[in-house]
Amino acid sequence: MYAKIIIDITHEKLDRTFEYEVPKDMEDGLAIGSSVLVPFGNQDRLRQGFVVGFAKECSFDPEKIKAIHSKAPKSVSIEENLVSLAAWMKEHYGGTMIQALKTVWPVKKEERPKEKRMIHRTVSVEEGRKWLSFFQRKNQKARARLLEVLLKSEDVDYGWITRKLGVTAQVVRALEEKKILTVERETVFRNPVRASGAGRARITYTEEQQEAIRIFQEDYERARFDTYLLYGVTGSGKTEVYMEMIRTVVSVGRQAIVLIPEIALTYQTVMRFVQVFGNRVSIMNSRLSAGERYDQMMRARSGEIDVMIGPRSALFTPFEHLGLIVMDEEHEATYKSEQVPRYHARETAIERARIEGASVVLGSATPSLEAFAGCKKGTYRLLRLTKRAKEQQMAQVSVVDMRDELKNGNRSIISDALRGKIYDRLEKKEQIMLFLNRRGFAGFLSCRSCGYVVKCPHCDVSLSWHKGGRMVCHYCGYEEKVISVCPSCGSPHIGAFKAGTQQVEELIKKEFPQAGVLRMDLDTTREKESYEKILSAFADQEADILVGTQMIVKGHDFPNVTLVGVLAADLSLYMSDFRAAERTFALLCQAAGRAGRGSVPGEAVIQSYHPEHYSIQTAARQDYEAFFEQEMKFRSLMGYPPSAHLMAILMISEDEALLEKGAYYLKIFAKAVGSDPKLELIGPASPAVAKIRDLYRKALYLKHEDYQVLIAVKNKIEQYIEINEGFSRIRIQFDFDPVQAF
DNA sequence: AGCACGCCGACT
DNA sequence: GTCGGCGTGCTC
Repeated sequence: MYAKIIIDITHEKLDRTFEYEVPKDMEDGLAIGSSVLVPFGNQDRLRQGFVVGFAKECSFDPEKIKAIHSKAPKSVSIEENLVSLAAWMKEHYGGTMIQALKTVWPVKKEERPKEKRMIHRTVSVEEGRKWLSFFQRKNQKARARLLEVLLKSEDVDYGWITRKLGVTAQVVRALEEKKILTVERETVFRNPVRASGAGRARITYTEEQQEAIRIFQEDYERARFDTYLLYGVTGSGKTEVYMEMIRTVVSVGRQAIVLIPEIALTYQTVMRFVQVFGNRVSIMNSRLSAGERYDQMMRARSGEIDVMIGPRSALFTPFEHLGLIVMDEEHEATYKSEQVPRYHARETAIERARIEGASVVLGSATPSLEAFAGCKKGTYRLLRLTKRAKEQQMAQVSVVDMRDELKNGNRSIISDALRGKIYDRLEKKEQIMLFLNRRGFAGFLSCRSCGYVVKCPHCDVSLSWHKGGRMVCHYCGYEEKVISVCPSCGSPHIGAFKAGTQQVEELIKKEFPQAGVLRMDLDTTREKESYEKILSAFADQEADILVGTQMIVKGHDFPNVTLVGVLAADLSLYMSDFRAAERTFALLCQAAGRAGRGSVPGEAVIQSYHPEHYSIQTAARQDYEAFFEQEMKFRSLMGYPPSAHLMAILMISEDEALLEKGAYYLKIFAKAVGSDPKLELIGPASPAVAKIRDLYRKALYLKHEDYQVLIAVKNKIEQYIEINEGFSRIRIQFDFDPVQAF
């Protein structure tokens, strides 16, 4: 018996399996995913590796085949299904197999189990009393104190004794030696969720919720495991629908994973699940310790929990009978990994579900183009929630043309209309959120008079302003000189657009001295838990106005907020990224969705220099489908995802000249292997950040409607750079259908 | 990655 | 003469 093993060294040249003989006595103990120690190299140095396959015969010179040394101590083997998923990820997103394996199995080693120690009284009450008076006589206060407690109850928590009773370990040991007590150790799983008992408040579902649940349940009963898009407006009660679906799955002995953007993983969110599923819920996030994380994996594997809630990485929870993956806010950019393999949790969830025979539910108020296009194509099933659950009205949205403000002599960042409404709400003691869209701050050039934005003539994304008076396209590398006069209207008011939350805060404080103002952005939330603190202060109405970046528009209901102001809607619209319009639309809808979550109807004001842009117009009407139609036209015209697929090749090197040469040759090579006339090559271009920590970066883009064609090119390039010595000092990463522009 | 092999310059 | 520089190749 031979095993195919991946050695734990991340290097392209070692990114293949090596064959080892399985010793007879190990045959039963090994499985796909097992972690083993194998002799490797001339020195037979022991290296860790993962078993990814078995074979009766070997395909390598039998003389040279070595035997597996042992199972790796303190290691945990990967579920076989996750090994298959890793192989799929390697193929679809590039990188080495070991990188993919480590992604699906982030547990590094076995962690020391946590022990719960209990002190157990072994003597009778009478005998205990004798000892007690003995200790009191001898003035041994600590011993007496401990024994007194033990006489009241036979078992006492060790931690409580040492912490609360002020009894040291020595005292406990002394009594243990006198055979008055024993210390009992029990290993327990660390549990990050402080669960209170399960119980279900009677929920009445809206007709739409019932319908969505019914469709899911009927399919599930017929063992039809599909991918669904739950497209529900803000406040339409998606979470209740998820829970009902999860209940369906759990009731037949299967488990569910709930993916949420990390920022939304709050105490409140978890509690909603705990109220329904009690202590069979756990969470996963980056703030957990290694031990806590390890224990959650083990609890999932041992069947102790049914529901795992967490960000992207929770997708790899090793459930034995995974039945459902829920992906809330599926449009969020955080679902795309920025590390190799640069996987998208949506596609990967669908693949894992396919392997395990499970269903996937994607949920969003502003679905990604990918998800909605999938519904149109018929690959996903669309479930709609068009009404708010508590019958609140959607916010009234108005758009203010900031070019008119300039004409009327208002050079402030706040329009007259918004100012008036702020005064009104302050008077009524209602709360206000001011949202400054700061994404894509890199700086595009726009005209304050007519709204004209300088764009790349080839890529239809805005050009980024670079120091040194040049404007550059981050996709194709096109450059032109900075202009000082607007080519559209001749106005000299053209310049790089910038504004910060801090300036806005100061301005607001000056204009509305009577108002309490809170600011929330990267600067004010750097501290631990400051995020929660600011939000709860605002929820407790300690301030009238909350100024912040996109982080204030995600989640969290503030019933008293009746006005939301979007100060500069355009900021994200013209970042050099083909997803800019989509992101703007989603942000504006979310911002508008923050207003009027209580009994009073809400209002939103969107300030823009480009109010006629379809993403602003459709967001103001909260008309997703109109937006989708428009945006899809743009995507298919330009060959951007989801209409076609885009493969970015990121090249990184410390040697700029070498990088340039490498990029040039790689483009020629890509052109040659992808002789397909439909394959489009763009670049090489310098990314927005062309140099990070002394490493230069260049990017090449390939477009094709067939993902498989791009994968084939990727595989050829991987082979090419492995053979070609010139690329030994250039790191190459692939990014399929990128979410964040480089 | 990490180590051995191997082929050229400056040293005890 | 030898010691050691790191370019090249291999690892089941």
